[in-house]
Amino acid sequence: MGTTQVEAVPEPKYWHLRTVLSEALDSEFSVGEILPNERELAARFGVARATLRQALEQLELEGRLQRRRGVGTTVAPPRVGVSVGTEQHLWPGAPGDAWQPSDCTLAAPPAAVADALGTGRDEAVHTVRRSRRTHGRPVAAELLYVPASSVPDLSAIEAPSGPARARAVLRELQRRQLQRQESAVELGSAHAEDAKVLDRLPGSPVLVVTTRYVAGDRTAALSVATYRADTCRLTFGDAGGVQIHHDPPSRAC
Amino acid sequence: MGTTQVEAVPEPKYWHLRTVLSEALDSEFSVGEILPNERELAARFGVARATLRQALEQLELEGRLQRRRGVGTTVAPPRVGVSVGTEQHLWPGAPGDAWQPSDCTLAAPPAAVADALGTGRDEAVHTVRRSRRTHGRPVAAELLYVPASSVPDLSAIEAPSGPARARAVLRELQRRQLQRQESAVELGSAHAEDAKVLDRLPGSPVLVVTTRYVAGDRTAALSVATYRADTCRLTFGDAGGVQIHHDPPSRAC
DNA sequence: TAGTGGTCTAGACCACTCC
DNA sequence: GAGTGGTCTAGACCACTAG
Repeated sequence: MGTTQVEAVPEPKYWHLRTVLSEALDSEFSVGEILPNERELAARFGVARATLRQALEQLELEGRLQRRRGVGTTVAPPRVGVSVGTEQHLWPGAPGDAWQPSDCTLAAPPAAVADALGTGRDEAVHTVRRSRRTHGRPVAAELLYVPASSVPDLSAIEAPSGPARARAVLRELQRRQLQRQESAVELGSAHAEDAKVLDRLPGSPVLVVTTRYVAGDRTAALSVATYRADTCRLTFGDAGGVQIHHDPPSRAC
Repeated sequence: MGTTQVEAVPEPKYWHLRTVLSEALDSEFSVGEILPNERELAARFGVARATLRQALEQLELEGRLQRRRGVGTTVAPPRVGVSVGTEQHLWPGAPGDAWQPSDCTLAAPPAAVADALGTGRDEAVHTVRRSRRTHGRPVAAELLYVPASSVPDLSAIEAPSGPARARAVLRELQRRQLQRQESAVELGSAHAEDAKVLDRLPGSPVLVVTTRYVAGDRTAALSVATYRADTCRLTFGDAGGVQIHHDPPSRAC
């Protein structure tokens, strides 16, 4: 027939919409600007609100938009690079690290953590809570598990819990020789507690960084840190500068 | 009044459902097993299919489930750890690296890449496509940008494009001294091409790893690799062993 | 109190896989 | 062709923010 190739695999509407909106964001909006509300946008593009929302979700996932209930949808600033692994390995809590200890308890950790630490499943470990902010915004929440054997000289008299205790545990950690550290990054979703600290809704995507600190050939500490996936770019080996990743040219539709 | 605390902040249904399903996966299903279909599950839990799907989406994001159109929903195996950054820095294509070159072209890169490379926006660079598989499954697709100046001795006569050309570019790269490399990890969504290679739908979540290879104080190559976020755990400093991250105990509801 | 995004419903049809 | 997950609709109501 005379018709030219007709879009063999039709793009879903929400995907097309994502592309259109993405281009509009590049050319017609500036950071911080408020978009029209969802009902308005849906009407303007002639789609159901649910479909529009699917497109917005994608863009939020990619860090292009920020949505806040009761407020509106705004254009997000570029992701901030947060340094996660540096060349020289340091204990958590070393001078100059970016974390703020907020609490410390002594309790049996989740089974998976106990296994990774090589402690018994009912053995109590110090659990330090810390959080991290950048440009005044919360970017990460951490649980740091430190077996009692890693901080043998920790005074039992000092504050039994709370921030002071957390600092004491971190202080004691510095006295040991750090052999090496290993990290892993994976995608997760924020649980209620993390979500609260990160100022997001539960279920929002986070990058989970698990770090094993090795000393004396044993796992001396284990950190599980969750970073907001929408606003963060995790840098290893200090790559603060690299700033790629806006879509390469996509086919028209 | 006499009523006990009534769930001050009611959990969304889909979130509750996620928790229930997650626990069921732990206790009643084994890897690879097929779940009942969505209509069935929705009916069983007394919710609309869309709500159930929201819960499944979460679990898929967390790497617990795998859904395939026309087939069904299966219990996913644990994420595979893929080594991304090692202690000793090596050029891409060094002996033993996990990537399979598939193509190479010479063209002007996206503007953002040109800027990061410090080349002119219209200057052509070698663009090597590579892919990476683990246990027979595709896990990542990469675009590697190599400015002509980084491979000065590259013979113009050899295959002008295709896998042979890609290997030639990588081979030439090895001759230079690698100073250091810097990586960044962020969340993205798969474009059509990547989605195809990764055997996923467009828009599915990916971990984008941007690596800058520095030689002679200049960016000698730039790699943009997209990993399937559902099946991969990226390891730095070789942390193959760490395997945490199943939800900590969550509050009942 | 008005306006926003977040949740949820009950349907419909489509694209894909496998028999 | 039967059965699966993927897309889409047109509504409703809720939770939150801010004037």
